[in-house]
Amino acid sequence: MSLVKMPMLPDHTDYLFPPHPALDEYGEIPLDCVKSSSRPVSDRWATWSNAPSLRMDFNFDQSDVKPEFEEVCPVCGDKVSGYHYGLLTCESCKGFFKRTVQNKKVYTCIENRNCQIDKTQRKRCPYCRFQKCLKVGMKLEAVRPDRMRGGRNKFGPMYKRDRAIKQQQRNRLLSNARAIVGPGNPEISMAIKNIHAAASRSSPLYPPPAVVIRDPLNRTPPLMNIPQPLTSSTQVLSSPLGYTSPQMQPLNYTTGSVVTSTETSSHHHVQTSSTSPMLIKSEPDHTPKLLVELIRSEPDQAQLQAKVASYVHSPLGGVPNDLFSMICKLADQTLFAFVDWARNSVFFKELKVEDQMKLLQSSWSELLLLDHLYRQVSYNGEHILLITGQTIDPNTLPLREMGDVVDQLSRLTLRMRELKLDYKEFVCLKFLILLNPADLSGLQDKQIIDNCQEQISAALMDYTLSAYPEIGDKFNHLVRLLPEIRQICQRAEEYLYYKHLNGEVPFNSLLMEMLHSKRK
DNA sequence: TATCAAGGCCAA
DNA sequence: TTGGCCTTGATA
Repeated sequence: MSLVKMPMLPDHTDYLFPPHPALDEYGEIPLDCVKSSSRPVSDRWATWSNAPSLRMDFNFDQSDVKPEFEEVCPVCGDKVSGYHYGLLTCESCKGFFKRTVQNKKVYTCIENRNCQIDKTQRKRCPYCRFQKCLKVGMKLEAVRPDRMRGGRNKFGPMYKRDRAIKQQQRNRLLSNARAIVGPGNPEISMAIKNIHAAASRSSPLYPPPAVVIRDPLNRTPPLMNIPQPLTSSTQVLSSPLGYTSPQMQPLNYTTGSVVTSTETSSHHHVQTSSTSPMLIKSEPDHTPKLLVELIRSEPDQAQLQAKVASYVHSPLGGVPNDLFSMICKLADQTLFAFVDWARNSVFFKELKVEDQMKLLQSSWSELLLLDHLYRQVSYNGEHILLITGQTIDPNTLPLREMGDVVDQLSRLTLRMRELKLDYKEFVCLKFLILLNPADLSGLQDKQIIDNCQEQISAALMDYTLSAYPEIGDKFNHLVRLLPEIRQICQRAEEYLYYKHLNGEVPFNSLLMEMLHSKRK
């Protein structure tokens, strides 16, 4: 929120509106500035946004290539109406910017000058809105001092170049996408199938898994030999444990409770005690059959770890130039694995493809976060354990820019530990997040999904009551974690989107597709 | 002459 | 004050 003052200002407003430094000697914006300041959204998203109900239908018919006006305003996310004051913005932000500059308005933020600006909240803090206008690259010089109407200004050539750049990017992404999934297939399921096919062919999306070597002590899960320690130009990751391969620790998706299986499937890892060798026990009586089914759908954590780690380390994964980029890459690869998991999961695989996509688009970030949190619960160390098995110092996380999110995450992890969240409960929560029809309109199998939710909730309740009678009302405590996870994810997505608008997020990723799919 | 990015207008 | 729609006029 902000207070708005409108004092009469002297005409030397440079301290308020400093000249924009981006103009070159020809009065145009150099290409590199165009790239950094006026690239509002992924062109691939613009390409796919024409899909009737799905954002990821992988239908790359050339007719789907939409003009850049399908993009969203980099200030507030509203629909773009054209180039205004240097870049594509919505009509509302255009008017706001014009009024602010023309009338030399001075705003004050009564918060911390970091108010969130989106379509619904853009009116709340004009100070932060104007700052964001400047930050994304709106040009003060494009507001005419003489208020002359009509005509073109000196930015005309810049707009033209920007259009050309966007068209180039669109064409390149189009051909990349075609290379991945093939042309003209409108079915999501086919697209995902193709992704798996690409994976099995060791495509860049899914490189060959890392070499797996057995632990001589026969511990489980297997240790993985990763070619390079996971580092970035700014961060070096460390392992807190004294294994022979300090960069990689086996993921241990369990807490103290026993996770069991009735079969020797590799679908999940088996945890017995901290020292015992792999041991498969029969199902204890208090595990509902439904829960056993859910656990059967779980991915093999060792393979998942190997896939993600090997991609990040492989040349195909590129060299992340900072910790943030690396985390994005990890999230991106984990997302691929989650799509794989979901498609083969009980309940979910029976749903219509359109519903599957809606559910995944709605839940992807919460699934990532729950996975992350449970890893921290299991790890129980001072550092943060990544999916690759490596650890990082939480103080080095770029999330610090998101205010108290790190604290929120720590508190949530602590609560989960106090609640003794175990593997089975974690799996239930994953399904409750995935099969959550809340806020989703147009689901074809909503009744089925509702029913799944009820069944899973009932199974979780049964399990917590019988396995943890000493923890009163554990079920409700666990379910109450979900809105908190969702709230953190909303903030994280906003932050990611902001970074994306600044060109700091790797382009052309599933992560970005998921992010964009939620914003319309 | 069509385009489109400026400024203007005005109901909410 | 906002934001959608209208008018203007230089440029391609």
